[in-house]
Amino acid sequence: MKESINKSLEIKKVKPTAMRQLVLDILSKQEHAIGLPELEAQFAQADRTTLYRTLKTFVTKKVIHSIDDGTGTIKYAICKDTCQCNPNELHVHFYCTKCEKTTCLTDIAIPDVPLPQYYIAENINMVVKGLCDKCSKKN
Amino acid sequence: MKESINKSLEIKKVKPTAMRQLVLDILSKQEHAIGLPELEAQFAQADRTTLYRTLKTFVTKKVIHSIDDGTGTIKYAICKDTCQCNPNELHVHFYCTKCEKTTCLTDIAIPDVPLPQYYIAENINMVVKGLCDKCSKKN
DNA sequence: AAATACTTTGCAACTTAGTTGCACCAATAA
DNA sequence: TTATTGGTGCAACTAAGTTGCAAAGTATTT
Ligand SMILES: [Mn+2]
Ligand SMILES: [Mn+2]
Ligand SMILES: [Zn+2]
Ligand SMILES: [Zn+2]
Repeated sequence: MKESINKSLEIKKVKPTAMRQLVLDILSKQEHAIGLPELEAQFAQADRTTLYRTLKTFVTKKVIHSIDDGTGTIKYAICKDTCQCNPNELHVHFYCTKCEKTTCLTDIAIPDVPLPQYYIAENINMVVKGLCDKCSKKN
Repeated sequence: MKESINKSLEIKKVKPTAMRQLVLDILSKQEHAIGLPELEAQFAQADRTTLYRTLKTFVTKKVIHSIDDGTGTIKYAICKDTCQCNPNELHVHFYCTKCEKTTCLTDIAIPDVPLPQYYIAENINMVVKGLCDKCSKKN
């Protein structure tokens, strides 16, 4: 709803323009992560650039996080209000090769990996590919 | 050297054409994973399509593995002769945001993640972004 | 050896996602 | 009100990847 969307934007210090409210509203209703092309498709008429820049702003301000699922199109999904996208609070993502949906496994934290000496981690992307629960049952 | 390259191709059952030998030779000399555009640049004159299809064949036949490092260009690196690219034998990759190189951390296995019920893992991509050993020291 | 089938290669054309420059508009501060 | 700042929309572009198709090369059969 409108209220919680404005609250999210306020928390993350993003000016709540009409466009941004709309985009965030759509994103918040998604069951799966979506990409710019899919987002664009949800509008009867909207400019790709504006949506592109809205997503970019959202990512910078940590309203949403981006997911590189290996399909060639970056996906996006909402962050929790408390999320700061630090390496230690990141979760695993899942890409289903059958239904081609990308899911946030919000409950599964990315495990800590030991890096070789002098390597410094700033961010981690972990995507498991395979069959999602719905698709694995349909066999 | 030529010998080991032909051996690799033989092991993975790929017909050793001149083009494939050349590509594999270049790939085997790389310190970091490279993408199609970079591979193309290493040839004075070569057709992108052929290189593209060579890489595709190599990935299918597990001569090389692909790495989605989040830059928008898929990177490729050689697999061990014994590699079957099963989820349990995959390693972590590292992308340095400073030198922009993608490295195989071959010694660091991707940790096993517990998936929610009915999810089936076929493949995993884990990329850590940050500063590599060389770049972190140069500060 | 010649004919046939199959595979690989090269060219051109195309798709798609992402990105940039620039002008215009809206909100806000001076 | 005017100046400044930030957001939006359009058009044009880049870069990576991908496809169809024909030519060239390789292997197999007759
Ligand atoms: Mn997520
Ligand atoms: Mn690797
Ligand atoms: Zn699925
Ligand atoms: Zn580096």
